[in-house]
Amino acid sequence: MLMNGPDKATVAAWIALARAYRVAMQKVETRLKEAELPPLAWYDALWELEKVGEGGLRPFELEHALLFEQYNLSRLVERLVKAGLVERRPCADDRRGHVLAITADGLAVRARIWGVYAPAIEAAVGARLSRDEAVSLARLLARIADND
Amino acid sequence: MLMNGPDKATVAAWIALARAYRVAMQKVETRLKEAELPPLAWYDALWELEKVGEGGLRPFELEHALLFEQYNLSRLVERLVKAGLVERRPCADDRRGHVLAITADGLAVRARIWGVYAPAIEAAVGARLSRDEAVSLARLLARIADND
DNA sequence: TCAATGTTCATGCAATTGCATTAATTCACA
DNA sequence: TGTGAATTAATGCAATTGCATGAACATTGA
Repeated sequence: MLMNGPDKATVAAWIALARAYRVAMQKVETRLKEAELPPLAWYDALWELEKVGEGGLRPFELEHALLFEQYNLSRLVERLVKAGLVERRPCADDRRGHVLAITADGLAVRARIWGVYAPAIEAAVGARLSRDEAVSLARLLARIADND
Repeated sequence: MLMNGPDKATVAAWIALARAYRVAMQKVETRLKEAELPPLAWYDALWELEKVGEGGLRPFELEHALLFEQYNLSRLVERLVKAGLVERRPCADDRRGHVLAITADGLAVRARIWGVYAPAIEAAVGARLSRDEAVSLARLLARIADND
């Protein structure tokens, strides 16, 4: 099967994607570190669990939501549980797994992180694009992230 | 100093950026691994050195070009040198540092990686966007990566 | 000149990630 | 039903990354 190479615009978009991600992510992570807050992965997991509420999520559901490798998710959860931000409940339907739910401490930490995260996003992205541009960027990026 | 939070479009763009990066990067890295090729960072370093030619680059220049942390670059170079893809030359002007140059083996490996990398970029990005969309995406992303 | 400061690069150690494998179930279906 | 395949989650070990620091040299300016 013959694979054609990408044209210049495609390569430029690829490179720009990698650079923009690194630059923006680094700015945001730096701010979190300055505030002595946990890394973004913690936020993402806590937020997913907060959104889903009392019912909680199975580890594999969180894994898919966050696009994490299985072993990374397993260890992230381990840390969150040890920190008291997430609790593991036995799972009635499937005794292999468990259900993860955010704790009161987890809710508090999630909110505290957002206090730093939100202005960091505004500085890294919001301040650089008009509202229409942000919408348009999100739409184009979604095409790349969509599974066909 | 009061920091206003981002609007919905900005947050959506931020989330889309992270997801698109992960999805696309994971596809590409997976292809490289399947072909038993080194990780992308090796390619990036080799390509920078190939572009600059015989003159080579100082480690700190490569660091800035690749947006790498200093210690990560130091260790990447260590691996590339050990693999015989890059050579360290003493630096006349500044005896603290050295000059890095790509070797013949390095050129060959860079080209071999491109053989897999190029179609992977096409699949992850090119096939999902029109030419105009790719141009437009690159332009928007550049605004995020620009240092002001 | 030479002391203080800055730059360039490496490295020890801890934390995280990647890879391969394992254990414990559940599921599909002969 | 019972057996082989698939799913869910954890973990040992190696590789990589992050952080703090150090060593070597360069630069500045009194």
